[in-house]
Amino acid sequence: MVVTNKSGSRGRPRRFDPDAAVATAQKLFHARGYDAVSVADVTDALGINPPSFYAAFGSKAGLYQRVLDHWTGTEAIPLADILRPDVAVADGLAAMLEEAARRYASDPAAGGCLVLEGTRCTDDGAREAARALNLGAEAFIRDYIAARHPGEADAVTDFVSTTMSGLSAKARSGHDLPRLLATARLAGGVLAQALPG
Amino acid sequence: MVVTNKSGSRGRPRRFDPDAAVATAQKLFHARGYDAVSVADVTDALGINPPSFYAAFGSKAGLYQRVLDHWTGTEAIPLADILRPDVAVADGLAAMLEEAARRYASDPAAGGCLVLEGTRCTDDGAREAARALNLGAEAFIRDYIAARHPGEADAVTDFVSTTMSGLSAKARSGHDLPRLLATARLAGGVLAQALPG
DNA sequence: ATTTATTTGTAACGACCATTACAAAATACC
DNA sequence: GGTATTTTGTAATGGTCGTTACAAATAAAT
Repeated sequence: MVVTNKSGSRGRPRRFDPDAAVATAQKLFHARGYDAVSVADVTDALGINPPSFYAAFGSKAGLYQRVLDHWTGTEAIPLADILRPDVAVADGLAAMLEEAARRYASDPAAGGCLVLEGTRCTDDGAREAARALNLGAEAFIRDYIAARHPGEADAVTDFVSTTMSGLSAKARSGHDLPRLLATARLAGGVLAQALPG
Repeated sequence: MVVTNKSGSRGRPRRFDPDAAVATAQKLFHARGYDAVSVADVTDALGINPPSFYAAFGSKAGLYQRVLDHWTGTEAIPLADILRPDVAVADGLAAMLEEAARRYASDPAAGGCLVLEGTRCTDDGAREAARALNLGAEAFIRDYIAARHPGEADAVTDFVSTTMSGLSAKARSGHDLPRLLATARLAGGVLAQALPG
């Protein structure tokens, strides 16, 4: 039994695993960006034909939405684990920046953050989906800062999110782990200065 | 005499001014990015037809090259004026970051840096042209730092260029002047610390 | 006035895009 | 076995992309 039907469904069985397809698509989107990946690229990589693709995912943006969902559960930076109440806010944010540097440089074939790069694509639906995810992460960061430094929360959130956007851009343009890490640590120095205590 | 011929040339006179066309194209590219601007968009904006466009500029990438050339002479950040030998390196770099924030937010319709955003397009030729321009600017910054802080030149150049990439991305995603300026000033704060003296 | 050179407008080119019509194939249910 | 249901492969859809062939139009040079 190599291929299994979706339980309780009649008809011809599908010859590919949608979850594996999402993982494959995630690699493509991460490596080349949403705009530069065509539906033909995806169907070729999966060894399927367009009708199978559209039956499973509805549209290219629909697949991207599922990629984003899968990504939050697997490769997203675990903010809740890093921004802990038992470490100084500046230390937590610095750790987050360093973790971002590590992840953005981890796959030389990819480069940068899937979500941050997705916020720059030309498709309205895909862009807003990535944007929403990013806004949620920024809100989490802002709340974390505001709990102990309410007066600095907005400005410091802007600073760290700007730095992460820059790190993602530089990762995509070829900066390797040591360079990204050094940049993240310099940025981290701002935080100890802006958030005393 | 409304339209003048290029001096010394025979034939039908062209009905548009190439320099004005470059300025119009610059606005389009800056506002929407290279990929999102089609040749049809440009010819429509100029009121000309494709053959006139290709006779004047050769290709879409050729027009972009001329836009970049025009940009360096007009709207590019005047690094040589800001990174002066008579101010502390940290102060010069901080002023550069603030100037970047101002320029990236100056045109709400546009957003971000024409060159930095150009380094992210999907056309190979256009991307490499923007990249080359950006690499030149980074080399200038690196030389400026290295003259007085050779040991920190590479890392600090990476930091400021990463910050500028982040500022450009955030400008494009809606951050206004006060937010960008506050971020630039936070980033500038680390320079005095990293470059003592 | 004829020739030569250049730009014009019209109308296409082939390539690629995301997406789908349609009928044959393959399974589960009765 | 017959039927309902779902996915398959083939082949297209209309649209947009950057780019160009071609001939009429318009100017300068002879």
